[in-house]
Amino acid sequence: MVKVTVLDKKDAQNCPIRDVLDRVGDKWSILIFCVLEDGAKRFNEIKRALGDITQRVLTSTLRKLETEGYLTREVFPTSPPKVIYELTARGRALLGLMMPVIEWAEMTHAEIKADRAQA
Amino acid sequence: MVKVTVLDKKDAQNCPIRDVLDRVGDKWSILIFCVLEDGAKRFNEIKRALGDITQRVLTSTLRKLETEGYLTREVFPTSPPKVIYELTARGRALLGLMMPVIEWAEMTHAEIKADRAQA
DNA sequence: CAGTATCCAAATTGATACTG
DNA sequence: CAGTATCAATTTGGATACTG
Repeated sequence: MVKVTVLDKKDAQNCPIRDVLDRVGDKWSILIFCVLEDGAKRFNEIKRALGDITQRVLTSTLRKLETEGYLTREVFPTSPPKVIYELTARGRALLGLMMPVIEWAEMTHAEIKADRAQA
Repeated sequence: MVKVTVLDKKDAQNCPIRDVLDRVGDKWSILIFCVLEDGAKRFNEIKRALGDITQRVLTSTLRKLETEGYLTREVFPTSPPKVIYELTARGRALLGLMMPVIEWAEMTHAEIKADRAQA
């Protein structure tokens, strides 16, 4: 029984649900978590796995997730450059909690599409 | 180990994660789920609980959630009109799965804010 | 009370070209 | 390879006024 605390515009950062979930509720974050599930990956590996994300958007999403402490970014100053991204304990914790939701989405997907068609 | 299926633009609806989660990943949906957690509520009750949402946005979000089968809308043709919204089994299922995530967000909130400050 | 109707601002995402 | 820099389009959300 979670209390939906404070929801005034000025206080959005004081509502944990808004402050935490809004930042991983964009179009790509959870997908990136899934891609990194089984270990660190390079920038272009992630990009290819996602298929249609642009470089600009991937870069800024990764930076945001790094700032929030969900993943680390390690640069190897070689030529050509190499950068790897890896989930932190916090990132793995959140992904672990999201996993049942993701699995439920996969299960319920067909049913939901059917409902939409009706309306 | 969830497979991040198909991520081409045209096929976004074939990726359950995108197709299901994107639609409850907006600014208000999960919050509305929380408000309706302990039973049906009227339009303005929900509005007051959320504090700063506008009528237009609340209406359209509720309509979307209804179309997706997460809640029902029941109209009482009285004067003044009365409309109540209530979570469906599907809505309760999703909220149940999101609950651990929400609780984790509440727990981790302070820590995350601290990390942000560093960066 | 529970909406619609307009209009508008801001945030998000995308396309494309360029670089150390 | 892993980005930046611009520019443009789209989407989302908000302000305000009006109505059965």
